[in-house]
Amino acid sequence: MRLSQLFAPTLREDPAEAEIASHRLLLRAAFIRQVAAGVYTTLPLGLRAMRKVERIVREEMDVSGAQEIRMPIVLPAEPWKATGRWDLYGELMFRLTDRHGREMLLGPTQEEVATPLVDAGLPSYRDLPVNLYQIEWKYRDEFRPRFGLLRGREFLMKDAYTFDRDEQGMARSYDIMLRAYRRIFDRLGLDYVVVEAEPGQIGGGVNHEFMARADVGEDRFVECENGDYLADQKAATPGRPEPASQDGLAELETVDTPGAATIEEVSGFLGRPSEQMLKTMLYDAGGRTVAVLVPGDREVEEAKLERAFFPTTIRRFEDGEFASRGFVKGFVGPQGMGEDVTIVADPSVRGRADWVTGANESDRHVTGANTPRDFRIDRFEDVVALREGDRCPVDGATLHVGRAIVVGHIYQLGTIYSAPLDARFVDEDGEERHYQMGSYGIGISRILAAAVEQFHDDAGLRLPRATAPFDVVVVVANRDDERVAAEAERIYGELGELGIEVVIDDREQTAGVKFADADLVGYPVQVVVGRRGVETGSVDLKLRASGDRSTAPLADAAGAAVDLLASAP
RNA sequence: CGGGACGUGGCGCAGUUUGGUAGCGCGCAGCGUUCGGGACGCUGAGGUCGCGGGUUCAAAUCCCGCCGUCCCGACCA
Repeated sequence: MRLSQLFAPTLREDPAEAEIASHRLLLRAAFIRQVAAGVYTTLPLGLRAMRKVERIVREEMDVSGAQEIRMPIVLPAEPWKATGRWDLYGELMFRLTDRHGREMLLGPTQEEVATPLVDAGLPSYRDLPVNLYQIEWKYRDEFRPRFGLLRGREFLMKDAYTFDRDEQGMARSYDIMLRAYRRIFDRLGLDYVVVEAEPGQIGGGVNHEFMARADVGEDRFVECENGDYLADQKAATPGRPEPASQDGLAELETVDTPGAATIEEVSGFLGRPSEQMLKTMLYDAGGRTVAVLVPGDREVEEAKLERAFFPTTIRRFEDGEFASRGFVKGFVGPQGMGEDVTIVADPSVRGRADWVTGANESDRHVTGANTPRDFRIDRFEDVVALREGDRCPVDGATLHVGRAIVVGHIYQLGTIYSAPLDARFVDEDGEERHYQMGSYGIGISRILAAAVEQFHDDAGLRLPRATAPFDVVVVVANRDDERVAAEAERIYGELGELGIEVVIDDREQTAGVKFADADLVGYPVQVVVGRRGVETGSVDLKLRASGDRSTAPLADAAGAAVDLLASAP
């Protein structure tokens, strides 16, 4: 490819709309251009990089027994209504109406397409398992698209769906995909972690997220300093304290705390640390009141609470609901709560006695509150939000919270789609059963952004070979010198014949512009052919990843470039 | 959706407070000089100042409405 021909309008200055590195550099290096919020055109360089990611994903899927198909983007509403996701997705779903007034949508993922497909095609257990995948654009009308390719409303995803006759089969298929994913992210050269995660809107049970470490990541994960525990922050369980001694418990006493409605205010007023307070949070679970108890210095992780009450939806009390349901906001305590309230406590509540908590009347709190003497607990559930410095549940060491970009998410779905869609096969015993399904996503376009977040510097992109759009650039440093141009063309031709993905910068630009662009786009290897070198019989080489420069004989420039490329990450 | 900021040639910005002939840098075109880290000179093209309405002798500037984009919060690959 000749840069004089390539549509690659690089930008000298940072675009005003881009803040983070991947967004900024993908725009500047002419990989993408914005069309609307969260919607981008992919330019030749960007498309080549994305194809590189696709290729790795495709290869690993294929060797894992997955078969590539292609499903439509414009979809009928009916299956989505059957699974409940027509409503569940809400405004996140792009909806449209066809000329006949039929409701349709742009696919945000395709369980509702793949499941009927297999149902109609594979009636017997003898045909299972089956694993189908596609690489196709997905549409989600995000509340707030941002960060360029990291959260677009249109994004390229590899999605796979497995169908098994039983749970063991599902787990086997899942494991095969899990290992394929590890190989994919290894080959991409990403610094990533695999964590157990919350299932989110897809639903289901066992699931893992693949997270690329990045400071700009919107997701957080927890890892033990000793490396023996990893989890999504929303799913992570901190180590638990020993149960508190039940000897010498204090008496329950009511104290005046005028105007002190928050943990902080009460703590200050009474001179007691916030961890001695028992925080009582009120929620509505399908009409029933749920009181959630956590130590005063902890926050409730509502994702955990939702999981504990799934499929009932959980909602925090609105201000007006306290009074109408007989509670005093700011002074709620679990003492004397009736059977109409479900009292859930985090296990950490076991670790302490003599709590300070609300007295259920305005401007008063109680001290010395203990269970079961003064209040009951109906259920213990892990509901606290994990935070930096918590104890590891495995070895008690310190946990750290890291930020990351979710680039892959896999789920064991069971029958949560096959049942409502009534997708069945005939099992060995002649009975019809619902498929045990799995679903497996990888954000292809997001991977490109995540890779840029991990591989860039002040000068531009520094993608590894696995994802760089080309391997080598041959820079013609003196454009008006015929010998230089001829030698550069020769080297360019030789590299091409060696199967190297090579570009020649034959543009009518000064050397400085070409060097800057070469660094910006981030070709792993730069070969610079200039007048001085041609006269002395040498070329200059630069390894983009390290910045290391070297020289090689002019006659063997191509071979030297190949050798250098082999050392490139 | 709530909170904040912005919208002026292709890109980055000034001008708006205090209304009065639309400017700078980069890029682009032509000519010349340059030619290994974003060259220089001369000449030139290019703008309904986001859109609509209003106030005014006069609006990029003041007022109202709308649209778009970005940043901070609840969802996800």
